[in-house]
Amino acid sequence: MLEEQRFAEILIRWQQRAGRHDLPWQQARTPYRVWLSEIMLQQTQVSTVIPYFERFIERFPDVEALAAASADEVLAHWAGLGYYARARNLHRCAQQIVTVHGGAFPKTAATLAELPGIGRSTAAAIAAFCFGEKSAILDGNVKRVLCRVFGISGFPGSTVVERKLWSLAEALLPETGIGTYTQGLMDLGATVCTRGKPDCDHCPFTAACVARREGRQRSLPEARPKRIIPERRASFVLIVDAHQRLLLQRRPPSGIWGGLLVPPEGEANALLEQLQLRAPLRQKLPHLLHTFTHFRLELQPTLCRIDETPEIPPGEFVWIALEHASDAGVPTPIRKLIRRVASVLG
DNA sequence: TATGCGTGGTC
DNA sequence: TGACCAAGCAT
Repeated sequence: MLEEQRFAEILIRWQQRAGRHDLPWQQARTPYRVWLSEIMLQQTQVSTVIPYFERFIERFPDVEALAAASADEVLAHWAGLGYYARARNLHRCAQQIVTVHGGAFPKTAATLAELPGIGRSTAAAIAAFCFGEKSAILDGNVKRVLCRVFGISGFPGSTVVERKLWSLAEALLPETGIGTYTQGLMDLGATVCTRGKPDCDHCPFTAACVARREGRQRSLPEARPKRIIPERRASFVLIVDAHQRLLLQRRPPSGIWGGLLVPPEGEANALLEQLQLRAPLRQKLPHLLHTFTHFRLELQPTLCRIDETPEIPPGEFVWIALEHASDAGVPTPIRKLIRRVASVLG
């Protein structure tokens, strides 16, 4: 069994030699940049995050700018990244840091974890990178590395295994070099100890790794128990007026696509009646299938063209020029839908 | 404590 | 090509 202290020594040396040092958020390791990147990287891969991170920093260069922005604009810059509660919590967190903490991030993991959107692992990452605190992270990369190197069985998302992993992660922490160590854990998981084809020949733990020794790289960490994901259908009504404007509706703050703009959901007749609109030209568009983590959704779009330029009371509904609608903070499948409408209307 | 919450990549 | 999953958190 690999000694706990040796683990950190080996990892830190590897990180200095072979880790990543040129990611955008590594350039100036301010708490703001580290925090923003950590939130974006939750359940999201580096290559996806980079362009979003750059645009965010450009538009909201510091926590004050982010706190002062409207929720709409924050969501619009997030649209496409998914898990939109992260964006709402990000905004709330920025406001709390400005109003409660005077614009400076708290300096301990325990205090950071009290802020919205910052859980145990994210708090530890910020505290380690920015303030040198000896605190353990446990994300998907770390779980995979630990499960393999120490040969830990069971689904790592289960309560029992997760508790074991947290205590192991705590026990492995080094006395010095916590930032390099933490980045090393992430980098090893992301670049060497990958899910599909781990590059064991270039792994610093190749001699000590239990999974490697027993040929279990493919079966560790163990997969989530199978779940049947339900299918749902939803109708969306795409109403376009004489000025080529599309009607969008703000989703309620919680639930799927919370807070984002989406064409009204429901049956076309009922909606047109509710809005007191007449749509002589209607056209069912091809269905669009979208798979979420937890269900599959069949979107059934109906295009309704209206001649009037109606007065819709301001509030949850907005008219947006069709050509700009896909940039207005809409989720990805809706963006596809809007593109399709635009091409139908030529 | 188990479940809801997006999207894009990988095989 | 469908199944699975990636720098998790909130409730």
